[in-house]
Amino acid sequence: MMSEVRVRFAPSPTGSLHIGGARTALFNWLFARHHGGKFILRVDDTDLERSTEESMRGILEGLQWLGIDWDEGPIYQSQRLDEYRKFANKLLEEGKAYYCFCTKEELEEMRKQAEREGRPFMYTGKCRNLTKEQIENYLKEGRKPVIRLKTPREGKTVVHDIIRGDVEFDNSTIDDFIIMKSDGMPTYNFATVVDDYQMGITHIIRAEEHLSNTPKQILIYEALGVPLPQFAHVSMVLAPDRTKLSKRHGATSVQEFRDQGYLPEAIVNYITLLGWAPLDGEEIFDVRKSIREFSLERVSKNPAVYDVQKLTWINGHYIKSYDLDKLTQAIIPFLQKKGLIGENYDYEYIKKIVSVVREREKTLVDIADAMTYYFKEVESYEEKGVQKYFTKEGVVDILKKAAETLKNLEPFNKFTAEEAYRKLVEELGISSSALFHPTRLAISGRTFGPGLFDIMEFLGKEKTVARIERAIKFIEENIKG
RNA sequence: GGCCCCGUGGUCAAGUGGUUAAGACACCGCCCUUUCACGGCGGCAACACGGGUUCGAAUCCCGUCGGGGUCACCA
Repeated sequence: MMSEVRVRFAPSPTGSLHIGGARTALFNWLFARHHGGKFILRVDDTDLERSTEESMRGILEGLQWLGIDWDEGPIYQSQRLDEYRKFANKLLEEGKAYYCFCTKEELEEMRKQAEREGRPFMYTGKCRNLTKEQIENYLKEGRKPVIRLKTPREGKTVVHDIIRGDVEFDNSTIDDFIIMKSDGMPTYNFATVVDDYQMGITHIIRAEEHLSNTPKQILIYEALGVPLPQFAHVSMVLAPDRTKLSKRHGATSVQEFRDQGYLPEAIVNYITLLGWAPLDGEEIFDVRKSIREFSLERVSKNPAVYDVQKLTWINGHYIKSYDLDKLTQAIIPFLQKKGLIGENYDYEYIKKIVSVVREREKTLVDIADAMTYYFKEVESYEEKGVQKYFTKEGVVDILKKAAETLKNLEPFNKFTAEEAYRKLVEELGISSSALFHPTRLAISGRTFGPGLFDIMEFLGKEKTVARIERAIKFIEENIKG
């Protein structure tokens, strides 16, 4: 019989939520949901120097935006200092940990010494056997000690990892590491263990970079005499240059992707695929399927290099199938940012345009960009198109006829416009391309986009005709001959 | 450098001793179309290398090489 699954995501608020972190959160969440367990959010903010309020807000926002909700928390480590002290004191009393008064300078000296001898630095255990008097004296001097764990010098510590199998570490490579800093704060390893224990965490699912910390944590569990959780170390998400994600890799945070017009469902879909795949090999699937099928055993061991192109492709799928109102609402801020609309706007009009533009775009930014000419006059014509269509013999005459035809069209909509255009092509004895392409360039400034008659209908007769006439003028003035 | 993890096409990724080694993105070609995108069809392209074990290895073992992670009073 297995007790309730309890997992946690424990970011430290020192930066943004990048896609690697988001994936770790997601895998924890999927695991919890799959097993009907609890997903708990904890904030590892014991690093006073680097933790910021802003970073924390960003991370919580990012999770919410992705739809990763938590059942308990957020729990802040900085508010649980008494607990860590309590456990540290217990260890002290039991002789499993000890005060260390070595200064940073002394430590630095040991480090240098180690370097000179060409061996890795390990704390020598200098303060391991201080007498009561010595400790009293140091304390009286006002020296602020750290607390170190007495670790075994021999034997092995093995991590039973669900994803990686058994991983062994020689205890001789683990020194008496610090569990409480001199400022009274716990170190990461210690706080993590105390919290995970008290929160009843059953499975620790986290990034592989923590694997080498795990033996230390196991030693703490053992010293505390509390049961071990299960471990699962997920491989890292790497940047395209195969190194750890950082700012220099361009967009890596969830917020940046949001600002670039990616949908949360698409991001979730994509990062699920980074290290995991459903049984049927499908690429596009919703989170309900992931929950249904998710298992740690199927998480792959090798690091995943993320690929924006595939994310973009997936995003395109979601954009095409998204609820139209939801999509329209999502696009409005992007239109506003581009200055195409203000506080007041014609929602229905925007929605109509979105419904056709979304077919061919892959991000919200692309959609907003593709909507430009519905809100602004055409300011320039795509150079490639000008060369191809505006320099053609007879193009001015064709456009003149087109303008005339359209001007007299009543009623004016995409059906009547198309009918009129088809007829005109026949009358003129030209190919439809000879009429359609220059028209498109004239009314949109571009060589690509939605169906020509959709554009016309959205623009309305006035604008359509005016733009064609303007293009005629442009050709006469700039091309000539 | 020590320790640890990983190694299937450019990328993600099926595959767990016997397969013509899936699929997807990207790329190339063709079709559809007023354009672009979508879609359809086709193509390019991989088991890092070397030894074993085995009738038989992408799959198991060892070594080499390569990549990554970690070695703090950061998390």
